[in-house]
Amino acid sequence: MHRTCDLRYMRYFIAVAEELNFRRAAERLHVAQPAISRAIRELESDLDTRLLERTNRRVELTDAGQVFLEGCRRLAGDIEALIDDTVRARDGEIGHVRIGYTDFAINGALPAVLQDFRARFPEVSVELINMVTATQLDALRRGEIEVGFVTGPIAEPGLEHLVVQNERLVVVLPETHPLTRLPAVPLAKLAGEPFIAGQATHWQHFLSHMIRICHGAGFEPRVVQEAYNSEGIFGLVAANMGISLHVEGTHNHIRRGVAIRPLSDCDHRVPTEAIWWSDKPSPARERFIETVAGWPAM
Amino acid sequence: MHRTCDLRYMRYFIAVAEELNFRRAAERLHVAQPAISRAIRELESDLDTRLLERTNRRVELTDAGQVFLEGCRRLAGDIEALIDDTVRARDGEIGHVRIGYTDFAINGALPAVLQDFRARFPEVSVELINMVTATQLDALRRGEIEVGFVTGPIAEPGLEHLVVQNERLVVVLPETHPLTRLPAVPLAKLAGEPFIAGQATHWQHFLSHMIRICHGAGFEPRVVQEAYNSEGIFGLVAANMGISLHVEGTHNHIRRGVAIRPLSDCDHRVPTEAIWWSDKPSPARERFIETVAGWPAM
DNA sequence: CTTTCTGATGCTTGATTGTTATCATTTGCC
DNA sequence: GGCAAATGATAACAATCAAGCATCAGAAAG
Repeated sequence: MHRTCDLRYMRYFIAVAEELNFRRAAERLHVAQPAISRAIRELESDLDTRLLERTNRRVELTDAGQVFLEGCRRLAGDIEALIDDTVRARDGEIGHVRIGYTDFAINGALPAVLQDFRARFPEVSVELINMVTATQLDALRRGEIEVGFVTGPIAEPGLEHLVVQNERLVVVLPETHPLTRLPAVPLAKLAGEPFIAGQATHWQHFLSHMIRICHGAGFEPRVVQEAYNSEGIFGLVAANMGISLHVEGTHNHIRRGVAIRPLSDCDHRVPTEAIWWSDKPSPARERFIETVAGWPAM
Repeated sequence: MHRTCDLRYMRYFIAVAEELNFRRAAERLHVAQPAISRAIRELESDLDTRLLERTNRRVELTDAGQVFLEGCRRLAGDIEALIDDTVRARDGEIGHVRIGYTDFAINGALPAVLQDFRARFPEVSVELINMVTATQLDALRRGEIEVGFVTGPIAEPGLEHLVVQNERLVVVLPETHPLTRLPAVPLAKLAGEPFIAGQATHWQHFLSHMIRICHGAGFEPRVVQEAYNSEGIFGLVAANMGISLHVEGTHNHIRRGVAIRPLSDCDHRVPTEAIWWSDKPSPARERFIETVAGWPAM
C-alpha cells in the first residue's frame, strides 16, 4: 500500500477496465503496453487483490476490480473537482469575506454593492458585522474581518482605502424646533443648542468631523446627551432633548418626530471608506474590492 | 496538472499544512526537508496556485491552500475507504450473489441458510430468482446467477455441487381418496391411478426420479394432467383430478383438501443440490457456499 | 499448422524523487 | 549591535521508479 494508490495507476486501471484490453488502453493513454501490464501488476500486488481476471485472450473484472473501478472513477472526478475548486479559490470565485460596516455605510451604497457582489460571486459567502470605525480597525488588526467600511479619513501604513461615500452634513432637529422653518440652516445658529452625539469612546471618528466644523463656525458644541448608535440619536432628538448633526445619507431613514435640514454654509464632507490590509492576500476580498471600485456611484 | 495530484504530494501537503512548518512535516514523513520544499513548489506550479504563504519565519495557508487542504484530507480518507472496500470485495464481505432456487429448495433449508448468510455477511446483497432446474442450468451458463439450488443429481464438468437436501418421496392424495386410510402407501397401489405431474419440458429432473421409481415398482405412471409448478400440482390434486408424488419437505406446505402419505416400500431419495461454476471466481459466492456447507442440517 | 492477436517479461534509458551540504534571512539573546 | 539558532530555498549528486523496446508464450482463427 505504498505507491499503489498513485493516481496515474488509477487512471491506467480505469482505461484497462473500460477497454478490457491492455493494448487499446495503452493506445488511449499514449503509452506502451508493457507499462500498463506492470501498472496493473503493481496495483494488484500492493492491494494484494486480483483486479482483472486475464487470460491471453480475454480480460474481465473481478468483483474486487469492479468495486475498485467505481471508486477510482469517483476519485478521479473528485480530484478534478478539487483542482477546479482550488483554482477558483485562488481567483476568489469561492471563499468567504467578513465585512465590518458603520451605520453610515449601511444607509449608503453598501446594500447595493452587496447585492451586486452576491450576484457576481454567488459562491463567496459574505459575513456582515456592524461595528463603529474604531472597532473595525481593531478587528482588521486581529484578522477578524477582511474589509471595513469606516468613517474616514483613515491614514495608517499598510492599510489601503477606497472612498465609497463623501457626504455633506445635515442638521437633525425635533419636528417642533423653530429652525425647521428655514429650508437650510446656517451653522452659527446652532451655537447655543444642546447637542445629542454618539458616545465619545466609540464615535470618535465622526465626532472629530462634528467638532471641527463647529469650531470653524466659531463655537464649541454643548453635548448634553450621548447615544449608542444612530437609532439612539434620532430617538433622543425626537424626544426633544436636543439637536444633532448627521450625514445626508440618513434621508433614507425617516423617523417620525424628526426633521432634517441641510446646512446652508458648510461644504465639509464626511468620507466613508472601504479599508483593508494590503499585505494580507485574500482573493475573495480582492474580488469584493473590485466590485466596490467598479460601483458607479463611487 | 500532470503529476501534480499525486497522492504522495497530497500527503506531503497535508503534513505541511497541519504542522505549518516544513522541517517538522519532513520529520513526520521521515524524509528530508528539501523534498518537502520541492514537492510543495511542484504542487503550486502544477496548480498554478500559491497554496502556502511562507516567509523564512512563518508558514500560513492561503485561501486556495485551505480549500486544497480540505479536499486532500477528504481524498485521503476516500482512498483509504476504497482500499478497504476493495479488500473486502476480494474477501467476499461486500458484493452481490444471484441465486436460483426450485420449489423444493424454498420448502427446505434454503430460507434458514439465507437468514444465516445475511446475518453473517450483511453487506452482500442477495438476489433470489425462482427457476426450475433446467432454467437454472442455462442461467448458470449465461452467467445470470452465481449459484443454483436444483434437483439433482447433476454431473456436468466444471460444475461443482453440494447436496443440501436428500428427501424421500411422499404421495399426494385428494383428501377423499381411499388410500388416505393407510398410514403409509405401497408404491404398487398407485399403478392404475391418474397422475398429476409438472410440465415435462420444465420438470424433467424431478420427473426422471418419479418415472424411475414407478418402473421399479413395475408400472408406467399414467399422467393425465400437467401443472406449471407445485402450487398447480397441489391444486389439481385437491380438485380430485389425480394423485401425485412429491418430496417430503412439502409437509411445510399444507394445503386444504390434500392428504400426504409416506411410501411404505421406497427408500429412493431426491437430492437438492447447490451448484456453481467452479472456474468462475466470485468471492461473495464462495462465502455463500461456505455458509451452505457449514449449515448443520446438510 | 501457420498466422495473428493477446498479455507478460527482461533489459536499457530517461525521469522523478530523495539526500547531503550549503545559503540567505529572520528572530532572539547576550 | 553582534552572534547563535532556526527556517525555508537551492544545487549537486545518488537512488529509485517508470517508460520504451524487443521479445516471448499462449490462445484463437483461418
